[in-house]
Amino acid sequence: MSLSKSVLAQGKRLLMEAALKLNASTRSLNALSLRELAREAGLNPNTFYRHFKDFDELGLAIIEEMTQQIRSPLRELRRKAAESVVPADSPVVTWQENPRLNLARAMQVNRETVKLFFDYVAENPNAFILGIRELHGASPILRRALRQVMDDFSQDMADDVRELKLMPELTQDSLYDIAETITREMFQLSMEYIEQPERREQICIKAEKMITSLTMGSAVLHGHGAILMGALQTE
Amino acid sequence: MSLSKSVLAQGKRLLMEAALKLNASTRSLNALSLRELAREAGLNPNTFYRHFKDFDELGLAIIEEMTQQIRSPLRELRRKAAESVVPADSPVVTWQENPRLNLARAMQVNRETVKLFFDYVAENPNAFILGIRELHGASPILRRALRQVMDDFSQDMADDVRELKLMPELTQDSLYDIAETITREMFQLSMEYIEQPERREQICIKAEKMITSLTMGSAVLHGHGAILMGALQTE
DNA sequence: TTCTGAGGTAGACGTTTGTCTACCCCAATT
DNA sequence: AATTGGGGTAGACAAACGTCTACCTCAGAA
Repeated sequence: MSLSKSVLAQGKRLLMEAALKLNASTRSLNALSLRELAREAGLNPNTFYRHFKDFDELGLAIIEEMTQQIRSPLRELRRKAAESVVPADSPVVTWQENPRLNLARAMQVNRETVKLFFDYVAENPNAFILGIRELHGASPILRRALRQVMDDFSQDMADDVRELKLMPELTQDSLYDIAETITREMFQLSMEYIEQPERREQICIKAEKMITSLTMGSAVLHGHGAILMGALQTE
Repeated sequence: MSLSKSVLAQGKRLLMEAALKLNASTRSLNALSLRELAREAGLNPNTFYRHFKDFDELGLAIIEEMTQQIRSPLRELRRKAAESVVPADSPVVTWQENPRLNLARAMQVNRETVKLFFDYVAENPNAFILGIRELHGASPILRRALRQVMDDFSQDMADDVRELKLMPELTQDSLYDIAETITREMFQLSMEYIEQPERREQICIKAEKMITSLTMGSAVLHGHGAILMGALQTE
């Protein structure tokens, strides 16, 4: 919810927080009036100009902060989840050798990452509301910025999956495509997660299933069906 | 692009078209001013009140019209695509009996439906921009309405898949979950389709792959992996 | 010590806004 | 032939708006 207590000028942070709050509760960013924002922040309207040229600049500042806060924690989590099943110092076991172990590991990372992501969403709802809202909003600048953020997330995910060997080998492009779809879906679902607290567990499960189906389907399409079947039928 | 030339009062239609246009090109619905809208429509500001209580009502009217226009054509298309591979009067062949034929038919329907959907998007960009924008917008009323629209689409899709036997048997819930994900993704992708004309073919292909992976993965998870493997390895 | 510039405020301006009341037109009922 | 009411306009109003210039404060560089 609150932005990092960094070296930002106080007024600047107040404005960013006010924007997050108003965006979540009433109007989208580009529908905010400068005076309304200043009122919410408890500042003089003119103070806005001291820090931002226009609302796009404000939006960019918020997006940048939020991105820095969530990006690396997510990566770390994937690593931790992967290690919790197979410690990093244990010998590498390929998918061919032990599909069942690898599948279990992948699904564990899947489950834990989804959980953490949604936890983060629940803790920072306003940030996600803003992100998702402006991803499809009226400002081309913010749209572009948010698409870049999602592309980065996707790239991170693809890199981690490759590095941690969470899937049988795919082409780089296919892997990235899947990561892109998952990222899009997770952001989309985060809106439902925020809005429907009573369905949260269900949404979590749906997300996991979606990811599992998508990745398994892609594996089958790329000729790794036999490995998967092996992993599944022994259960 | 243009709304149906129905029995709507002229002014009402002008206002709806103006809203579509402004929403797509400059500001989101809730950021529109009444006077700005009237100006664009070439009408007196007060005319708005003759037809709508507020902007939500306007939005609902647009959404309703658009939904009626696209919903049944999409269903018809699925049927046509299914028939083009296996005519309706030919004997039913189960997935068990001929997985390869059924898979080919499913992928054909997939390909053609995706294509038609994106064609429709390209012809009515403003409607989709409004829909996607307001699905995540500031108005809870419009958000709810659009989620309902998407749920209906998903239900249609699930019904058609079942009726046309486009997938091996799944539970009703699983089928619906997949349809939901696909619907969400297709709407999401339609924005990219509109904004990046040079990547349209690529987006089409990605969408097809996404759908294929998702459905296949789900089939595998539900114990139909063997059937799929059979269909794939003979190719 | 003086100076400077970043951060914040005050007041005023011309515009634009939402909404009100009143009036108009004309096709369809009665 | 008279009446009604849906669709549209005109003008006016206070309120809210973006933005300008001017002024204040105070920490840190000179």
